[in-house]
Parts: sequence; structure tokens; C-alpha cells
Amino acid sequence: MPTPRPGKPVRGSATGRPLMAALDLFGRRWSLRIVWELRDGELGFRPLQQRCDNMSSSVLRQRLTELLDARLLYQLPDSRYALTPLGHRAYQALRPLTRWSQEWSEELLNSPAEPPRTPMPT
Amino acid sequence: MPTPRPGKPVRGSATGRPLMAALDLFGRRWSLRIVWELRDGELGFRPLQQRCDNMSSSVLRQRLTELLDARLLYQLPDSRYALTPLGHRAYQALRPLTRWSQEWSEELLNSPAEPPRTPMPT
DNA sequence: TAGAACGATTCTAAATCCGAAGCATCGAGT
DNA sequence: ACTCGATGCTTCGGATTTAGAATCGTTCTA
Repeated sequence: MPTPRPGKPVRGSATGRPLMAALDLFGRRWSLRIVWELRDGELGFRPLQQRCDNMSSSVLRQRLTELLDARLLYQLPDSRYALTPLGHRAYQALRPLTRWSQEWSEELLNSPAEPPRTPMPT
Repeated sequence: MPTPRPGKPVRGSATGRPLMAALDLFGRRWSLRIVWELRDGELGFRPLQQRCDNMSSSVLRQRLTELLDARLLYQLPDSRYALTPLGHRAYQALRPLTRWSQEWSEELLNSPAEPPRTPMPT
């Protein structure tokens, strides 16, 4: 499964539009989380794994490879992983999601039950 | 596989922090894409499927159920799917990603080859 | 009234992910 | 020198998720 890159067609999109490549990259499990966890500081393999709720090491390695490949990460001489400038900007692009998730949380608290399948205007 | 919701522990996170729930929700394949494709207009099942590069209908249905459940979508009386206000804000939270993906694309064009495993400061 | 488009479900196979185990290396401590 | 714990991975079998095709019943249109 190749690392998605803009320009080439990616899984689920023949166009190769950058956004589609990005959605593919970040649609893989733990991708978003890994970028998130590296937001303020380099981490080695195992520490990173721990921060990611002890995700399986095999998948972690795979994601790291992909993210290295996509130039969101680079590896320090001591083998720790860190965000590249590009990776940092990706993290920043993800930040609004934090705010949103709070709204989401609040809104679900106000209506934890069944969905109104119909009107829902506004 | 339950729909992730803030407050309850989700896959890969015992805390139930809203962000982690969001990362779980959007970490599922096609989730991001579906929200994206509904950004400016309601779509029925099949039209939506087509826009998503003919993703498999079984998975589409699954994702739709989850997104309905999470209140990002609702269904019109004619059964088309649309973003709720919350879903719309989610889409907006995702927009910076578009800009980022362009930068990404450009940067990869300048260095399509092997990664410099070491220094990479700045 | 025949055909097309639709929403949705079911089934099987393939891809992906998980989790545990193992291995080699390194530095700290004795 | 020698154990010990931590680290960076790798491998492998089994579980979960996704893909893909086929199908069903309904509605809409010609």
C-alpha cells in the first residue's frame, strides 16, 4: 500500500488532487494521532507508542514509514521522530478540529438520544 | 464497532476526550471524504457514492450510519443526506487542510527523492 | 408497463489492524 | 565483565475492517 502523495492517483481517487492524497494519508488509522502527539516535541518509538494508547508496534512502524515518506516527519540522529516544518503546518491545519470537537461534545450532551431524521433546518 | 462519541472511551483512547473521539471518527476510511463531498449540497446515496469514487456501498452505509449517529449528518424526508450545522462546522474545521495539502504538493515537487534522515533543522 | 435510478442489504474475499513474542543494541549499575 | 531495563524495531497468527459484486423492492419516467 503506497504512501499517498499528491500528483499521483491515490486510493479512492483517480485525480491525484493534493487534498485527496491528504485525505487518504490522514484517513489511515492513527495517522492524525501521531502527528498530534508529536506536536510539541520529538519522541522515540516506544514513548510515542505509549502516548498513542499503546497502539500496536507493527502499525506504528508502518504509519511512521508513510509519514517519513510523505515528509511530515524526519528522524533525528538519535532515531527519535519529529515533525518537519511541513508536518508542523499539518498539525496547525488540524487544530481547528480540536475546537470543533469541543462543540461536538457539548452538542451531544444536549441531545444524547435519538436523531430527528427529518426537519433539522438552521 | 460503536460510533465514537466524546465522553465515552473510544478505540485507542481510554480518556474519552472529545478530540480523541473525533480522531477516531475521522480516522475511519472515507469519513473525511464524505463530509467533504457534502460540503455544498445534499446528496442521495448513489450520487454520493459516485462522488466518492464509487466506494463500496456497504462501507458507505456504515459510514453514513456513524455520521448520522454522531450528528454530523441528517437525512431529509426524501432520504438525501446533508450536513447538520455541526457537520458544517466540522467541514470548516477541515478546510485548512486544503490549503496545507497544496503546500505539501509543492514541497514534494521540489524534492521528490530520498529523505535526509538527519539534520533537517529550521 | 417496461426500464432506469435509487436506497439499502447481503455475502465473500481481500486488505488492514491488532497483540504478543522475539531479537539486537545500548547505557547504567554492581 | 555482567546483568538489567529500556529501546527500536520485526515477525506472525488471528481478529477486524474494507472492498466488491450481486440482489431486492420501490419510485420515477418514458
